[in-house]
Amino acid sequence: MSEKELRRSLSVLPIGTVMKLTDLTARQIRYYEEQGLVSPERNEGNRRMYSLNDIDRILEVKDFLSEGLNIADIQAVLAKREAKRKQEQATLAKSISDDEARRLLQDEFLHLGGLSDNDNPFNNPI
DNA sequence: GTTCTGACA
DNA sequence: TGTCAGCA
Repeated sequence: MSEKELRRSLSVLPIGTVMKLTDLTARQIRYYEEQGLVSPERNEGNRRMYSLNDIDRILEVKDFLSEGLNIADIQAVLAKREAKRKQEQATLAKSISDDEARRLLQDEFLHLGGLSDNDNPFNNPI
């Protein structure tokens, strides 16, 4: 996870700030959580703490709602997005392992002997 | 002062 | 959803 993503996922905003940023009431924000649409963390005093990602999601939920979608619809959209996220993550992991395999294969060839760096078939900077 | 849970209209 | 109670 990049540092940028890390910062966006830090839960540092109390519900009062979220109210101002989203123009929603505390009642509505808590209701979204009750419906599993957002999952803010809790601090030592059981106070909800939201991240910038949470803000984005809340604003999105607000939009969906104003467009006529019901809670179930939004839960479905969010679930689908999560599935896609996991799949892309899996794809990324696979490409990394392929890259690693390529590097290992390259090392193997280099150590096979007699192969100069110029003749290295893996050394082509396209 | 702010937020929390539960409850009622 | 708004609002009120009673806490922390």
